[in-house]
Formats: sequence, structure tokens, C-alpha cells
Amino acid sequence: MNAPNINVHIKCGDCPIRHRAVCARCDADELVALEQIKYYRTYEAGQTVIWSGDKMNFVGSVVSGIATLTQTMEDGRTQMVGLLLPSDFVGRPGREGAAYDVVATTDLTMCCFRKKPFEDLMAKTPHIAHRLLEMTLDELDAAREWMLVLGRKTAREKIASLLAIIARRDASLSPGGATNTIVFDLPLTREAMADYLGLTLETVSRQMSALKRDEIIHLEGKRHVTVPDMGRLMEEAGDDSDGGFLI
Amino acid sequence: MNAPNINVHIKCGDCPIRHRAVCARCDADELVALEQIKYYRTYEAGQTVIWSGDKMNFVGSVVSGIATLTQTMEDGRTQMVGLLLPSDFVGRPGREGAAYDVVATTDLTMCCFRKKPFEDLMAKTPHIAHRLLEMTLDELDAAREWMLVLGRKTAREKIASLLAIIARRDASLSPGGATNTIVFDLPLTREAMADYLGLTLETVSRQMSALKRDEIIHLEGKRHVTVPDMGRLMEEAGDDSDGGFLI
DNA sequence: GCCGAACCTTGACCCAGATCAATTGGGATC
DNA sequence: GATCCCAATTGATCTGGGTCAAGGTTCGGC
Repeated sequence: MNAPNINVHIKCGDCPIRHRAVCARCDADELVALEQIKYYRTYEAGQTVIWSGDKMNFVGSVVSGIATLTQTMEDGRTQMVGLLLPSDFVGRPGREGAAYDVVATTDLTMCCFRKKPFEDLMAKTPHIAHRLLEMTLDELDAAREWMLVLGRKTAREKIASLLAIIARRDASLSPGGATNTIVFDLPLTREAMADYLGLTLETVSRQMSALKRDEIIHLEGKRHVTVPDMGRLMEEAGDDSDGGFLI
Repeated sequence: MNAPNINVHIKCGDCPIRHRAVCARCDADELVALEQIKYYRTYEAGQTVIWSGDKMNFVGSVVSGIATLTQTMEDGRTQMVGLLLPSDFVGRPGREGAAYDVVATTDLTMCCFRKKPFEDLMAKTPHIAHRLLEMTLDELDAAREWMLVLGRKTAREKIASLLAIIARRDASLSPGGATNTIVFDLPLTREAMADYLGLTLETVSRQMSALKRDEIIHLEGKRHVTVPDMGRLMEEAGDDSDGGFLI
């Protein structure tokens, strides 16, 4: 039950993450070189992609689905340290072992490269190295944003922050058009949300109920969320007024 | 009182951070190019180097002294998101504005490059881009480590973790030799420690007193710390047994 | 359509750490 | 050595979120 399927194969030109992943800046020639060393893997929801401490034989990009990066203490306390969405990069060129557990939260497809050939290619291809630097800097910003959430926000603000982040990236604008209503499905269980936010799942549940009671969000079932007014959600998150694009 | 001094000038060959900073992998020619665009700035303890949101005209490396990276919410809650030690890099090539406040904690000397020339040079010099990627990946690991501290550790564990980190990098092995006693000076006020750890300064003070009472540390004055047994400190931090090198 | 498992919600109580409030200590400056 | 100032300590009290415990929902398998 643990061997990932290796069957799909997409041409880079047709790849849904072509313009955002580590290969985004590659030209046609470079893409050919990547095409030669790449292969796909799929994982089922719940499967562990990489165990912390294991030797990493490959690096790669998330093509579809969602995965989490988590760190665990000996006594079992766990903290999620990253959420991997399509186009995000997994693995660290230049390091042997994995520093975190990577777990598929939904069914997951990854575009993988064996580590050594990828490192060799990277050394010869500044476009890849440059794009990877850019992506790493973005992740560093996201991690630091998250440090503020973990260190200084209340439980309610934490939940609102997480919802706002997911809403903003995952958002499918409501068919209605000009409203700022946003609708999406939570890709995480209450427990995973708690691990992300440094809370317990009970507190997550209570705060979700509270936000619902206060009509900041509407819930259908446990996962389907409607945000009638994104501005109010941002206020609850304790972030400055609107959009909050990085200055 | 706010204009930084611009007076020192060190040859790259004599620079104390030559082998660890963003220029670490540069060869002689590349160093000449860097030498031409670099200049030094000094700041006094307490001075703000960069304000969040301001246009960044330069990037650079910390040569000596310590600075902090902090984020502030509108209501004044602040979270430190990075501690900048000698050889650490400040600024983000490819972005206009600064995302965080940078404040000198001690007197500080920086080796600066105007942003545009540095970016141009970086595009032509893979050694710089490569080293910057490496440093950014290390910072990302440090930030994620810190997310575990902020999200899941108790106040006592947080303090022990911070002391352990400072001890490990800042450590001057005691002249005695073979003991694992470590002595160092705290570069941070109690308030700065609190901002780093997501605590209040009162809690920091109480936990410092508790660690002292339990003889995990000794204190002379408020800043001079002796750790008689590094292993015990690591235990208090909740980290796995010894050294804890990244796997 | 019954059963079990996984996930979620809600309530009651408790405690770690925040908050409010003095007090102490250690330099600098005069 | 008196005064001021700021960092730090310490105490008393309060509270947000954790912990423990008891249901409720949903869904797939039989």
C-alpha cells in the first residue's frame, strides 16, 4: 500500500505549473534537458512522501494536490512549518537528508528529479538557480509572516489569518462577479489546522464556531467555507486593512 | 543623530567575514568587482537601519555587531523574525521595499552595496547567486526551527532554546579546555528576548530566574551567562539529546 | 438500514503565562 | 555620594487557551 504510482507523463509544455514552478524561467532547450530527467509520482491522501531524517534521493515540484511540511518533537508535539501547494518546490539541493516530514494531505502528484542530475543541471542553468532563489526568498517571507502569527496573535486571529491565506490563493471568485464574496474548500482537517497554528483542535473548533456565529464566515458541512466580506476577515486576522500586498 | 558614519574601509582580503558572507565563494576577480561597488556604514546601538515599507536602496552584509529583524502589528505587538549576526545578509535583491524593520542591537558595521549594481553583478556572477541561495536556504531552515519554538514550546523551553542557540554560535569555549562549560554575553535585553520568543518581558525574567535557581545557568550581572552543562540546557530546550546537527 | 470509524463540536474545569503594580539594582552624570 | 534613569526582578491577580470528557455527524462497508 505504500509504493507510489509511477505512470502519468505530462509534456512540460502542457504542464499546469509550467509558469510558476522552479522551471518557470527555462527556455525550450533547458526544458528539454529537464524533460529527460523528470518523472512523476503520485501519492494518496495521508501517505508520507518523505520522512524527516531520511536520505533524500529526489527533489521536485508539487503538480497537483496539497502536502504539508511538519516537524515533530520526541514527545509528540508537532508543528506544521509549511504548506505545499501546486508549483511549490520540495527538497534542498546540496543537502543529503530531509529536515522535515512531508505528508500528502490530498491525493498528490509530484514532478520529480533525481537529486544528483538536478544539481548538475542547476549548476549549468542559471535560470533554474535564479528561479529557485526567488522561490526560496518568497518562502522565507511566508515563514516570517507565520512567525508573527504564531508568536503574537490570539486564537481567533490565528484562525482568521489561516482562512485569509487559503482564501486568497485558493479563491475561486464567486460566479456572481463584482462582490468580494469568496468561496473555497478547506484542504485541512481541524487537527492539521491546529498543527499549523500552534493550537489544539478543540480551540480551532471553538474559534471556527465563533467566527460562524459572528457571521465572519459561513460553513456548509465542515469544509466548505463562504467569506461574505473579505475585508472583515482581514480585520479579524489583525492585518492592515485590505489586500496587504508585500511592500 | 541619525546619519550613519561612512568612514572605515577594509580590503576584502582582510575582511573578518570573507569566508562566510555572500562573497564567500568569489574568486579574486569577482572580489575586485565587489570591492568597487562596496562601502561601509556604521550604526550605533539602538539605531534603525531600515524601516519596514521604506524603499531599499542598498543590500549588504553585517560585518560586526548584531541587528534584529522585526515585524510590528498596528496595535504595537511586535515579533522578531530574525537575528542578524556577522556575515548575515540584509535585503532582498529583486524587491523594491523592505518588508521588516532592521534595528542595530549593538554598534553595527555593515558592508553595503547599492542595490542596482549588486543585482547586475549578481546576474553575471553565479558564485554570488549560488552563495545567496545557500544562505537563504539556511535562513529558511532557521525560520522553520523557530516556528516550532513559537508554536509548541513552553516558556521555559523557549528561553532554553534561545540560550542554546546563542551559546552555540556565540560560544567562546572556556579557557579551561575539555569541559563542556560555555560562557557568553547575551546580546539582547529581556524585552528583545521576549519579542523573539513571543513572550512578555516579565515571563522572560521569571524563567531566567528559574533556570538560574535550578542551576541550568549561572548569571553574573544581567547579561553574562555561564552554562555549566550544555547537555542539560539542550534537554530543557526540549531538543533531542546532543549537538543536534541538521540531518 | 445498521455498525463502526473518523472527524468534529461542546461543556466544565484548570493552569501557564499575561497583566498590573511595586520595588530593586547598576551605571552614568553632576 | 546623591540623583536620575532605565533595565530587570518580583509579587498578586486574571484569563485565554489547554485538558479531559461526553456526545454528535457523516460516510463507507456489509
